[in-house]
Amino acid sequence: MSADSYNQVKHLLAIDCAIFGYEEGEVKLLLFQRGIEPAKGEWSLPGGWVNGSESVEAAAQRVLLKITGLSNIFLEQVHVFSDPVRDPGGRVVSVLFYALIIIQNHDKELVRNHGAHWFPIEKVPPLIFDHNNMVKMALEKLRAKASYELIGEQLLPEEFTLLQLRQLYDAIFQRKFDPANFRKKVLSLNALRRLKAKNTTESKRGAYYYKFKETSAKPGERIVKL
Amino acid sequence: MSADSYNQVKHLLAIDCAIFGYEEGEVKLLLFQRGIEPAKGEWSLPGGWVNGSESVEAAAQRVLLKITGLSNIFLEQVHVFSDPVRDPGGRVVSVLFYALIIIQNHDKELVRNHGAHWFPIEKVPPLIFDHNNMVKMALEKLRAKASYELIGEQLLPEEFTLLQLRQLYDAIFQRKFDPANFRKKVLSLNALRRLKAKNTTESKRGAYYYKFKETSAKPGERIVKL
DNA sequence: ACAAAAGTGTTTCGGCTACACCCATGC
DNA sequence: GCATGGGTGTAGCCGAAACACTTTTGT
Repeated sequence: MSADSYNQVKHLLAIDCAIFGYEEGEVKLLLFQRGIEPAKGEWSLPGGWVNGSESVEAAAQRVLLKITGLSNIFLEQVHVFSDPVRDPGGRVVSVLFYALIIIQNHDKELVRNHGAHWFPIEKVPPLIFDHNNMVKMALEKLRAKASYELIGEQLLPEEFTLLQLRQLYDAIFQRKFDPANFRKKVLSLNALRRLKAKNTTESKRGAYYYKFKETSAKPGERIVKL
Repeated sequence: MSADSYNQVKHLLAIDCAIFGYEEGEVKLLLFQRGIEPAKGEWSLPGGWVNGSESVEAAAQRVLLKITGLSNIFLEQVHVFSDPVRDPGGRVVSVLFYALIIIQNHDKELVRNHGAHWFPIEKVPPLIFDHNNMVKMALEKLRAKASYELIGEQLLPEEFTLLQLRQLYDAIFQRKFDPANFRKKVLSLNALRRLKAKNTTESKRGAYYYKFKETSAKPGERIVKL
């Protein structure tokens, strides 16, 4: 920052959220039917304006709470979109976030009332403006994160089996991981605690439940080569 | 984006640039003495306001041109800083970029006239506001990039020896790379073209000059484990 | 009995690391 | 002749990948 003064052109500032959830073996994205002109009624990422006295992160959390009923959601910045003509309705600079939610925990009623819908990431419809590009970048970011550290704490129920975790990774990367190798790799990270209980609904023999250790800080640990 | 209309609170929007150069075996950062209140005269990252009809990237390029005399500089977004009280002078949202320049090419006179100075990255002084944190994040981004692909095209002279490239990496990661292994790894990437000419100023025997191939698109190729 | 997932073990392969070693040349 | 960087070769280690194999239990 450096200029003559603080008396400068001001900008409309928005945030958009790529909200990912995991359900039925698929990574899903929450999309909205846009409520305002232009492009009213078309599919878009949920978003909102940034208020005068909140950070972009706070704005994103506010929007997330309004839509999903959940607070304290995991989110990370992805990119700023600022092409002067990206929005036909006017000059709007938008900060894109991706968010991870445990789909089972969210308020489905609320989502429905907002006219929103969960789409599997392989079946994202055409979106307004540059939102398809946003989804692409958000997915890349998600994959990059998942390849550097074990994710799932923000996507799976608190207790889960290694099968479920592996299928999550299968869904994120759209490939099949070797069950034996995935197990060994994941356990070697020492990030999970095995529970006493077993899940017998998904296999005859039964698989132990695991949960994430309440980990203060784990170093970057590579899971997958991209 | 979704709300009642486009009649919303507007924001001061700025960009800040962490400009990296490489000289005398050191990665250096270009810092400014801030020209406006508050904190006038203190060290800061160069930056500027975003105009009404330009993208944040265009604003960054404009600032870079003004300061270094160079256009078409390599830059990438790092992060958005939007804490409402990050700038005591008012509510300013800032998009941080890092930029790489070939320090030998830039207009030293211009830099001097702006009261700017190159600091080795290990000797960055206390900066205004959240700028020290910005430098930290920009450096992390630079290292992440350098570990995924071979950089140097934007930091070294057009023709360079493998010694110079290795010393650049030494400087970026603040460690010593094994000369033999570095050479083999770099050459295996197939991104450099060996020239006829040799450099005999830095070694007795003389080392071949290399230059980057005019590569359309190289896939992400890991150089260094972080 | 068989299918299907759980869980363990083994072999192979490739890349990274750490060196040893020769080359060329200015001092 | 010796120090310095240039450049090549190689042995060892480690992790990823591929896959064989045993266990358990519902059907």
